[in-house]
Order: sequence, then structure tokens, then C-alpha cells
Amino acid sequence: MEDHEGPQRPAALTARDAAPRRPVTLADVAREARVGESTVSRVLRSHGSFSARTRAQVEAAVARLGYVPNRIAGTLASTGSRLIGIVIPSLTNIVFPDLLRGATAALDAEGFQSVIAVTDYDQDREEALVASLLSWRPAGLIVTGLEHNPGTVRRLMASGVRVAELLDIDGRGLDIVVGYSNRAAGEASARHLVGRGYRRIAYLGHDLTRDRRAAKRYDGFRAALAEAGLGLAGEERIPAPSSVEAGRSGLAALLARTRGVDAVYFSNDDMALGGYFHCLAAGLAVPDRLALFGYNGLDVGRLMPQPLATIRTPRVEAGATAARLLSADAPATVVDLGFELIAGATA
Amino acid sequence: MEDHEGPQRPAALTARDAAPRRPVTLADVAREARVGESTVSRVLRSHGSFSARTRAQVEAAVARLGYVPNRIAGTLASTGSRLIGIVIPSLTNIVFPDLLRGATAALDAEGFQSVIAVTDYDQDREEALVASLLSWRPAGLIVTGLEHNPGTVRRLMASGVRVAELLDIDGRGLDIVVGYSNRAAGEASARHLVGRGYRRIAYLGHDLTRDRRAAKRYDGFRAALAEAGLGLAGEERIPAPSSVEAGRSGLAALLARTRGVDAVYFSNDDMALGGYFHCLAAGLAVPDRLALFGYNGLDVGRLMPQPLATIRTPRVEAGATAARLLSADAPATVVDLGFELIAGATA
DNA sequence: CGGCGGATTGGCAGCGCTGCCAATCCTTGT
DNA sequence: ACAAGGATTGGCAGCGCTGCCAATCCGCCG
Repeated sequence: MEDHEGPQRPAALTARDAAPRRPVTLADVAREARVGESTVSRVLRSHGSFSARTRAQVEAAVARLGYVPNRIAGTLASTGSRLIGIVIPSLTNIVFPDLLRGATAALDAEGFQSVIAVTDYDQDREEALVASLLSWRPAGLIVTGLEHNPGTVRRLMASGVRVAELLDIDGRGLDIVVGYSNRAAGEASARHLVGRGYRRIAYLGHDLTRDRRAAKRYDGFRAALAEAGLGLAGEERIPAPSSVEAGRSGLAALLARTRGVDAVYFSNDDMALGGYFHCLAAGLAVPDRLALFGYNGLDVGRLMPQPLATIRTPRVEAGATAARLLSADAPATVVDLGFELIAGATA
Repeated sequence: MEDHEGPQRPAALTARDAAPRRPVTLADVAREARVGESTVSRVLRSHGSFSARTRAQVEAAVARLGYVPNRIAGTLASTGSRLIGIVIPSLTNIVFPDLLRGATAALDAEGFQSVIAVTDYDQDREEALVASLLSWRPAGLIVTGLEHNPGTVRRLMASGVRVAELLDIDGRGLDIVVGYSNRAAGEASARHLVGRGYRRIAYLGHDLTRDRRAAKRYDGFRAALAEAGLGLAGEERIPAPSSVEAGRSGLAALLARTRGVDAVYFSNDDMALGGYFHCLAAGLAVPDRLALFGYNGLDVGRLMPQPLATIRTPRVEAGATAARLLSADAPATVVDLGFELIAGATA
């Protein structure tokens, strides 16, 4: 280990020091362009009619003055804002940045801006953040999952703001719902493992009380096993968010505690990757000695020496779809994007 | 592969259908509480003085009416907004969600909201997004790196909005700069490899024209090699963003083209992980046959069967520090958070 | 018991922009 | 040449909330 500390350089010269002259307003532009305020407004929004000459004058004035429209004022004066609030539980698990990515790309194309908030998987925080976001009078809100505090639901309903709930369709939504069935994903995973001949199947998961979608997969998985006349051969829950580390240490703990496991279903790919690393380090042959199955279909799983058996979820698409529906003010609906089982080589 | 499509369920019952009554305003609350508007405003912001009895009346009225303050109006009426714009190049590379995480956590604690924008490593897009964000009159802007279009710089300076530039300190900043020296990181990496006895060192990177920080590391790396009397034994650039995939296929290509390489410096950990996977798949002993060195210090690198040799960067801290400085309206400054070289076991 | 100074309150003018409406200007058609 | 009718424009009242200032209240001192 080596610690590097660079020298502190003197503060850069900045315009910050310049006299804070009064910001340029629409009225200034109007005066400069010798036209009325409403005309400037029309030109800037390309809304309504005006002559080419007027447009040129206004644009020249805007450039000369360095005018930047004030959307705060614009939003207050008109009706809806061009803001969409996005509430996600975490930024650590790559699925949420993926969701954000899909959403921001789509919103950006429609001229909307995203305001984000992170709940850390805490429904009380979610409620507070939703309340806070609503005070910006957003055109819509994107939240994760279908489970919310009663207070959160009440606020959402009362606000009249459009809401899209993402990444889960197992339950009742409030308005727009975009995702896939986590329960069905769990079932499909179990059936796949059973179909491949595994019988001593264990589960390795993270904190399911906070991650309701992982809990639904778990339920579906167990249900499908039961249909096949099987039960879990073992189970380990790490009381923390999912991580590669939890997967690695968790698998070690699971195997130390439970004998004869021939396959492990992980709560997601991060956990599974950790498990795979454990197998590599411990010299456990995959999948002969132990089969691994994940969830999410991350790139990293596809690129492991042996591609990870997993389920690929359309998270980017979910974000994009939700953004599109919200910005188009589409009617309430449930969009099932489905998922895809990737057989891989670890099971 | 198996494709699952769940059934389309009927749209959920929603309050969306309810009559869109006029939203509750401050004036409504004032009337309901039988006090003046300014009094309600003071109570809600706990600003100024008012009696306990008044507070109770107002709070009761707020609860009864389900009033949600309109921050758009509040911001317009007062001066600064409680919004901070965050401009990042990507959400795919985990370092940016990490940065976001640090920033949103700190901002949230100060009652600020984050508006995000993603440039896809395109400086023209950055300029457009900065312009767009500025129209929300944010209290501050967080951008990535020190290199921007002249237009971006002009807009930023002209706006008078506080700006924090993150993740790099090799160059001149506009206002607040929080990060570490990428160049020094590259140098430290080279010196480490040289110190460990490697002499035939190659570089495997991604698109450096867009990722200026990676380019600085590359420059520092080469410079330090030169000081040791060495040059790159080989080099491969994938003309795309960094990814595990690019690292894996890139390393294969690099080794096919260049003989005798004993160590590879990757543009970051994602690339290095891909390279490690290639080694595992190809049966190349690490580090005996080939040493690997990354950049970023991702968790996944620490958990590989052999911990990745890399440099851990304080990205979450950078986000948090920038957020704190901006929300405190601190003076312009350069904060060097340094970095830490992690020797690992792959080099 | 009158007066004083701090504690509470209410009134109201904007913040900068948009929506609506009336006023003007130009084109055509006849 | 004249009027109808569309194309352009400008004026101005808010949007909902905050900041400033004047008006009221109250408790306590002399």
C-alpha cells in the first residue's frame, strides 16, 4: 500500500469573483430586441407565430445578452413542469443505474430532466423522498417496486401526479407498471435447475425483508421446487444488501454448514459472482461439483470463464419504457417486459 | 433460452381517475388555519417567530387539507433553489453511480435535491446539458473532469452558479475541484510494476479520446516507465467505452499480437477483470505468466480469487465532498483526496 | 397605570414567465 | 381600391410563495 497526496494548488481564478450583476431576464431581451415579452417567449419556445425577422432579432438579443431562460418561472407560470422524479433503492446494485440510464436517455430525448432520490431500501425514507419530490410538482414519478408505505401511496394518489412503478408486476400497481414477474423468474430458475437434474439445491440470498423483489423470486423458486417434490437442501441469508463479498463469504458459510449441495440459487448475479470466486479459490469444479444460478444477466456473468446461468432482466428497457409512457401521459397500464433465461455454463 | 411473457393484467384502479380538483395552496391553508399567508409560510419553514398555538393551527390545517408546498413557487419567490445539477459521462461505469451516491447522500442531508444528466462522454452534449441544467437556476453544479467545451466554460462562468469539477485535479479548475491526480495514479502504477520486476509491460485501454482522465493515467504511466528506461512492450486500445468484455477480448488480441509481455496495465478494473477472465479461460498463470494491474479499486477486484492489483480511488468521498462544499457555499478550492495503491496478488 | 421594546402577525409587492385577448399588419379575393 | 381573415404582436394578469414593513399584542418596568 502506498498513499498518495498531491500538493494543494492555489484556488483557480474564477468568474465567481465577478460582480454579481442582475441576471438577464426575458424583459431585458425584449427591450434589447425591441419587441414585446410575449414575442420573445413565443420565439424561444417556437410556439405560436412570428416572422423570420423577429426571430432573428430575438436570437441576436439573446446571444448578445447571454440570456438563459428561467425554467422555474416558466414552470410556475405554465402548468406542468418538465421534471420527472426517480426514486430508487440503491446506486450500489448496478440494476438501478441501468434503470436510470434507460430513463434518463428517454427523458432527455423528450426534453425532461430527472431528479433522483435514493432510499437505501428504506420505505420510510421513500415516503419522505416522494413527499419532497412532489413539492417540485413533477410531471411524473418513477418508483421501484409495488410495495410502499400507506403514507407514500396516499401522497401519490392525492398529488394527482402520474406514477410508474418499476421492475415488478406481481401485485397491484397505482398507475403505470413496467417490469416483469419476479415470482415467475424464481419459478423458471427452479424448473431449470430441476430439469438439469440437480436435486440438492440450496439458496443463498441477502436481506429479503428490504428487497421485496428478491423475496418474490425466493418464493417462486421454493414453490416451483415444491411442485417438483423438492425442498431447499440448504439456505443462507446474509443480513445485508447483496454484494460480491456477501456471495463469496456466504457460499463458504453455506457449504460449511450444509453437506451434499449440488446447486445454489443466488439472490442475484453479484452474489453468484462472489460464489463463483469462492469455487475458483476453493477448487470446487463448476458445475460438476456445484452448479450456480444467478439473476439479472449482468455483463460480467456472461464474460466469466464459464458464462453464468442466470436470468436476464430488461432493466434499461423498463426505465426507458416508463419514461416514455410518463412523458406521453399514457393511460394507466401494466407492461410486462418478460425476462430471458440464460442457460450459461455454470448449471 | 426460454422467453417468458406474463399475462397482461387489467389496468389497476387508480386515483388518477378522480376529479382533478384545484391543488391546495398556501392561501388555502392560511384561510383554513385562520391566519395570514406569511404566518403559514413562517411556520412551515420554521423561520421567524410565531406562537406554539399558531404552529398547531397551521399544522392541523396542513394535515386536514393535505397541503404540499410548491417549491417551484418558493424558489422563484426567494433567491436560490435547493437543486444541485450533476453531470456525469456515464452510468455504465460504476464509478459514476458511486460518485452520485456520495453526492446524493450528502445533498439529501442538507435538504438539496439532485438533478442528473448523462453526457455519454460527449462534450457537446455536456454543453447542452449544462445549459439545460442552468435554466433551473441550481444552487450548484457538479461536473466531471476539468476538460470542457469553451462554450460550457463560458456558460458556467456567466451563470454565476457554483461549480465543482470532480475526479481530476490535473489542470486548472473553474471553482471547486475535488479529486485526485490521474497522472500521478498512472505514474504510481508504473513504478509499482517496475518495482516488482516487470519489464515487458503492455497497456490495454479503451477510447481515450473521450475519457480524458484515462488518457492522463496513460500519460503518467508512460512517463514513469520512461524514467525507468522502459517503454510499452505493447499496446491495445478498444475504440469503445471500458467494459469487462473489452478487457477480455482486448487482452486476447493484445497477447496474440505481442509476444513476451509479462504485465498489463489496464485502463481500469472493469477492463482488468475481463483480462483476468481471459487468463483463467486461457490457462495463463497470474501473475507468474502475466501480471495484471487495474484502476479504481472496485469491490469485485478485491474479491477475485487473487485480489486485483489496482489503485483505489475515493469516488464516493469525492461526490460527498463536492456536495458538502457546494451546499455550504464554500470558497473556491482544490481538494486532493489522494488515492491508494492496492498491491493485491495479480502483480 | 402609562409606556416601552420585543414577540407575533398580516398585507402585499414582486420573482420571471406564460396564456389569453385585443390591437395591428398584411395578404388576398372581388 | 376595399374588406375579410389570417398572421403578428404587445399588454398584462396571474402562477404560489417569500421578503419587507407596518400593525398589533403582551409582559413588565418605573
